[in-house]
Amino acid sequence: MKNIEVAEFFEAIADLLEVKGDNPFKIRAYRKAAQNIRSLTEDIETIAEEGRLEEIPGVGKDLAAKIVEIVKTGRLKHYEELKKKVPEGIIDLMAVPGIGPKTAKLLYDKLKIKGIEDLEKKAKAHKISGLPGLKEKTEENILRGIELVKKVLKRMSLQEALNLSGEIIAQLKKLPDVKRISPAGSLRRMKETVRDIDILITSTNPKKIMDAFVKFPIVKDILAHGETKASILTDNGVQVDVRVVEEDSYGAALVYFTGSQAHNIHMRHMAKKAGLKINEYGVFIEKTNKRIAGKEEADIYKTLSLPFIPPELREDRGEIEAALKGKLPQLVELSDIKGDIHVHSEWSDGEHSIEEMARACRKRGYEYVAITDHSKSLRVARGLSEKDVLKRLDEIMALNKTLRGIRILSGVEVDILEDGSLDYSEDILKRFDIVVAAIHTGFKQSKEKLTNRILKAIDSRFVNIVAHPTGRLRGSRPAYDLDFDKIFEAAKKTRTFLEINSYPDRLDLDDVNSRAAKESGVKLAIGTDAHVVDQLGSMLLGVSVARRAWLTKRDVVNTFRLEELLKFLRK
DNA sequence: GCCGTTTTCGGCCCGACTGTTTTCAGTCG
Repeated sequence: MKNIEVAEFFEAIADLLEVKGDNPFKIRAYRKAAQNIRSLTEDIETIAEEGRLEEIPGVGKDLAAKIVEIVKTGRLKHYEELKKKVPEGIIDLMAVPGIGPKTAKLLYDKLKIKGIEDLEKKAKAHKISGLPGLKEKTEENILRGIELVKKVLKRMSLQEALNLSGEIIAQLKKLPDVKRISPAGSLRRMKETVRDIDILITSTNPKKIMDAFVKFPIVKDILAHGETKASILTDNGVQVDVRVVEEDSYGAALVYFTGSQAHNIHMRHMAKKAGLKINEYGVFIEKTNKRIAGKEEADIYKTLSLPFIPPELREDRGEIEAALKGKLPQLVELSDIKGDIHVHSEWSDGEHSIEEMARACRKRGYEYVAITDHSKSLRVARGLSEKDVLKRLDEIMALNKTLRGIRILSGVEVDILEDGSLDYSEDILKRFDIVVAAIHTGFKQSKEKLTNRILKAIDSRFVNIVAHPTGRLRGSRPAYDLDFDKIFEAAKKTRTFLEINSYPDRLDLDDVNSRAAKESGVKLAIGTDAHVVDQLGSMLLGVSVARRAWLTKRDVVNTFRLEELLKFLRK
């Protein structure tokens, strides 16, 4: 899979062209192509081999040739030549908020600044004020920007973003002039990580709201403070942008502020072709400037003869084309989920009893819950011996007799050992209602070995689900490389499901791979991997991944009623 | 550099905020 590599080449070229002051539309062409390549569900090497590169939106003759060069040689001559023309380190300067290509170039041309350290030194020595168009204020802003780059501006997990935005929205709602309010941006699109928090408000008194907002106790620093728009930094270094519009513009502003940028550009392009103009205030007839929509999001889409497109799909990954053809999927919803299929108890490394977990699931309205404790080899997680796992089975049977309103499925998260064999014998495995298999050791094996381990597990007639298939852990462990084509094929053939693990730092499979799985005919299962009652709530995150992956209810097996699920679990 | 129910050339989304400016460029989303 060289998709990311190709995208990175094009993004790097875009950066270099920007500093050179090249045609902005050319730069955008590179960025757009890079973005589309990133979200491909197919391997770009395959597409290249089959001569279908120009079918990728934003890729024409020129970029197709460049992709072929990258795939074949791992290098790109055009990039290397360009790099020679742009001094090293100058690109790094653009990481500082407030410094764009123009300023970066100016700093290099006049002061030979390359790199952020150098920039800091020169700013502290007041060498920057006095350059054309730059004075003390800019110098201060640059120093402030450098602090930001050093400490913060890291992306937070979706869960963290949901928590923080919830708090801020609750505070904003208390302001007297706030009418409607909604999260927007990548948070509303439920991206797996979020860089900043965007909030949209309607009010007839925007200035008052902005003035109050920048005085909130969580505000550590004000980045911008205008009449209708303000940006602040919280004490944890998270940027929060708030925008206020009038009631009549709520829908248009929500579309604009939710993005993605690529989705918006695509929409505005369509509007233009239809003689319309879209901005955050509404949809206007270009000639007369008459507003024809704005109040509700659905109205904006309607002016382009489109149905409402759910925020999770707004990435310009084909959702507009699908909407035009009436082929948008009916996305799975949290309320469709009938049970959690990956839950731990105190028998292994969980903190609550089976009964406590089951009762909590019942409270969530589930019909069933699979208790999937760890198997014997995973000592760090107090994996269960054969003897203990059978004792646990007795407890589950007893509970199922007394506990009404929910069915406890006896399950296991069985280790896929380093040679691909499973951590319990078939004699044991056959006693479970549901078997979830997962890799917890030997992450550093080759792509081939890891793929074969998973294939071997899929091949077992007792394995129902492969949990967290790529093993990634946000911030500590990257996803290992797998041959997904082979895995999807085997999973489809054997009716084995792949998990969307909802644990906030996992979200594994991710949206792109989940969508590829669906397109290969594989069904998915969403599990929380909860170790305490509270973590059962992360089901929302898993559903969000599923929605971003275009999954419908039928693509997710734990939307099935108990009877149907049990039928489906027989391989 | 891409793209085409007005086009193979001439377009390419659109506006807020800031800091430096007497009317706007740069940056950001």
